[in-house]
This record gives sequence, structure tokens and C-alpha cells, in this order.
Amino acid sequence: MQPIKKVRLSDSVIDAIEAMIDAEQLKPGDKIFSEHELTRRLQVSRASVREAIRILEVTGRVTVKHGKGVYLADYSASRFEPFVAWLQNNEQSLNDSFELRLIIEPDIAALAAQRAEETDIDELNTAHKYFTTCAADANTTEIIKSDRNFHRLLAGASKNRALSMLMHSITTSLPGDWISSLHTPGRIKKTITEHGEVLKAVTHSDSNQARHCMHSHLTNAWADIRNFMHQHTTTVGEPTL
Amino acid sequence: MQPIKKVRLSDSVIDAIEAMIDAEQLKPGDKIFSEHELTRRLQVSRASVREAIRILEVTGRVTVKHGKGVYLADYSASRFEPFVAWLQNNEQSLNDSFELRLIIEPDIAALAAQRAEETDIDELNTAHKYFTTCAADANTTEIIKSDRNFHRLLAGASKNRALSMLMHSITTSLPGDWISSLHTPGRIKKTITEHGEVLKAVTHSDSNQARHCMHSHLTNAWADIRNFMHQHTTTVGEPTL
DNA sequence: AAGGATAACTTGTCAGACAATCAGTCATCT
DNA sequence: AGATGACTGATTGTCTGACAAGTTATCCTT
Repeated sequence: MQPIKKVRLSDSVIDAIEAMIDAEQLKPGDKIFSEHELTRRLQVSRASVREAIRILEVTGRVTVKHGKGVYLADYSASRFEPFVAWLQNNEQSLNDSFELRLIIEPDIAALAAQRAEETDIDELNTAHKYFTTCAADANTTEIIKSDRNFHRLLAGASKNRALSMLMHSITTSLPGDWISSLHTPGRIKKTITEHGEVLKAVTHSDSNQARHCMHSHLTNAWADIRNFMHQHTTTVGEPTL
Repeated sequence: MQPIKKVRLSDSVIDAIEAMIDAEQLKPGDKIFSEHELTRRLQVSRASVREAIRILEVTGRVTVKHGKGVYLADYSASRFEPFVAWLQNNEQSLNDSFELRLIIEPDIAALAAQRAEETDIDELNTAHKYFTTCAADANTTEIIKSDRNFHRLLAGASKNRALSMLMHSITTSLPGDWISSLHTPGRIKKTITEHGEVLKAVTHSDSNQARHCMHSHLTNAWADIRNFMHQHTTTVGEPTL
């Protein structure tokens, strides 16, 4: 004999909510119906709705914000929150952030070479071209932005949402020293060629080459900064930006 | 400005219940306090108690039986049911985070092998021993905590604050993959030996070996999870436990 | 135009009530 | 005696209405 499975109401509500998400084509970050609206539509009490939402929350499908609403889980919100907070509140040392990027980004490039789709490569191409035109204008803030954008797009092409978000976090709050890398003489031109090589490898789906190119790109940038700083820090104390 | 983290009442209730379980030395299968009793003791509404219990249920810590009561989840019973469901819903993010860890942690281990000081190694040793004792008790929450702690200490030993914070963030905000890896049968024992090998390499300042050990540790854990998931999802109908 | 009070909407919590389920107890019927 | 069914108490499941607390946009005052 098969015992009859009695379904808890909140479990049915979970299914209903997921069906709604599916039907409405909601994407991560979108707001879903309010608890009140759900009670009205599903004709169940708010307690049951809340229990369902609580479950959806702990299983990571939605995030609940007091006073605002319930949102489809967004990686950016939950995952690296404490890390981002730390990045914003602490001036990192140049070495630390370089070491971190040197660990992550070559592998990102390798993954991107394996997984990038046509649209990704198109976007990377336009971003690269835009960087080149910016370099001609010598508009430094725009140059920094477009450099950032290139690295982010690459992370996106890795098709790993965690990596993508992580790179987004890292690039939003770069240490001042890092930004200054593009101020060192000749670095912008070098960046153009180095990005170009990475992009070429990704386009050819050459994973190892992509990893290698990104590695040397970062290593070169690091070396240029160190040289630059060394020249300009004969005075004792912190290097001035 | 440090934003004050407002804790949801049900979250506090969860902690309180777990503390009670700990204080009363309850074993799997034992009955815990009824909802009414919990409202009386904790002085919160039944709704909050119920939300807490619902969370404890989906995370597999307790099982609720209508008309009877709430019981500490026992190992033999269908403990894996919520876990498998979670795996299915989070397969993508599970893969993403393992890929991320597989990129970062081997290098962290390598750096730790180069830079760890005596105090770091001492801490890692005690953490490793504590994990071993926890494993004997089969206290899953504590096991997860101590596993987490080992990985964090290792990141700390890398002497790179950005990396350390990143690992801290990953281990806190992603209970999922951590919890899941230690739920698969036999994984805890394997973790003990694998952590031991990493620790040995770090102690000997063998950077390459440390990288290699961490790499296989994560690879093995990931493979175990995939096997487990595959076993429990390929059979048609209800998987027999 | 700037800034502050206000109102509307949202989630968080509470209290009390009733329904549904379970496990005994006990009287009743065969 | 043994099976059956009604009753009872405990426990979880659900509902309702209310208020607290956070967020946002608007309107009003200055």
C-alpha cells in the first residue's frame, strides 16, 4: 500500500509561485508579486504564502527585502556582499589586488575562449575598438571605464555567473594604484595590443593561449607600475597618487 | 558608517532552537519542543516559530509530522530528500562556485605554503584536529563550520587580505555547496585525509604540492556530489532510500 | 528650487481561532 | 475475549485581522 501523500499548502504555493515566475518570464533581480497580491491570487492565507517564500528564500531562489518586496534571486545581491563591503571600506595594497587578479583572470580568459558565443565576441570586439578610440582622445576616465568594461565582458563570456559577478566587484572598487596603471607612460598603447592578443585567442577558442596572454597582460601592467612607482618614490613614505 | 544588520526574528528562533537541541543533548529521532511550547519559552508568536521550523526542515535538520510533533532529523530516514531537491534547483550555481573555488583555492594553498608562519600552521593544525573530532560526533552543523574554518585559515595564511576576504565571503554567503559536499556519504572521512595532505604540504612549504593537493581535494568533492546527484535522479519515480 | 512631512505600499510580527491529524482511553458490540 | 467506534488531548496546518517597521513617491511648506 502506498500511503497517500498529503501536501502541505505552502508546498503548493511554492509550485504556484514558480509557475508564475515561469509564466511571467521574470529574470533575476525582477520583483515578484507582493505577499498580499499572492494571497489574493492564490486564495490562501498570508501565513502560508510567507512560509512558501521563506523556503524559496533559504533555497536561494528569491531574496526578500523588508519594506520593498520579494525579488528573484540575483547573484550580485547575495554572493559577494561582505567582500564588496570590504573592498569599499579598505584600501587594498597594490600587490594584493594584482595577486588576486593574476589568479583569477587568466583562468577567466581560458574559460571565455572555450565558451564565448558569437555575441560575446562581438561585444568584446566593439569594446576593444572603443578602448582604442578612447585612447586617442586621452580622456582618462573614459579610458579606465572601457578597460574595466573589457575585463567584465570577458568574465561574462566565461559563462560562470559567480566569476562574472566577482570580476564586477573587483573592477568597481579598484585601488587607486591600480587605476594609475593606465597613467604610466606607454601603458595604454601596450594595453591595446595586449587586449587584442587576448581577444584573438578567445576568438580562435585557444584556451591556453588566452590564459597565457592574460597572464602576461597583467604581469606587464604590474611591472610597469612598479617601475613607475620606484622612479617616483625616492621620498620616504606612501607613494602619492 | 556600518549599517546595522537587522535580524529577522525567525532567524533568531533558529539559533535558539539549535541552542536548545545542543543544551538538551538531543539525538537524531528525538522529539523537540512543540510549537506552542516554543512560543511560550521564546516569547515570540507561533508564526515566527513556524517559519523557523520550516527553514530547519528544508535544510534537513528536523522532520515535521502532522499531529505528532517536530523531530530531530535522523540519518537513516529520507534525510537526503530536501538535499537532492536543493541540488537539482541549484545545479548551475553549484557548478559555478566549484569552478570558482577550483580557480582560487589551489593558488591560495600554494601561497600559504610559501608564506605561512608558525602561528598560521599551529592554527591550521588545531583546526584540522577539531574537524576530526567533530567528524566523530556526527554533528553536521559543527562539521560544516570547522571545514569552513580550515579553508578560511588557509586563505589567511596566504597573507593576501583580498584573497582572505574573498574566501571569507564565499564561505559565508554560499552555505549551499559547502553543506552539500559534506552530506554525501564518505565525504567527511575523505575530507580529513585530503585536508591533512594540504596541511602537510603547507607545513613543508611545498608550494606546488599544496596547490596539487587542494586541487584534488576540490575535484574529488565535486565528483562525489555529482555522483550522488546522478544516483538519486536517474531512477524513474521515487528513489528508494 | 530645496527640504520635510505625509501617504501608500511593502514585509515583519503578533494574537486568537478553528481544522486536520495522531495516539491513546474506554465503552460498546459481536 | 476481541474487534469496533467514539471521545479526548496534544500537535501541526491554516485562516483572519491587526499593528509595527521599512521604503518610496508625492505633495506641501519655506
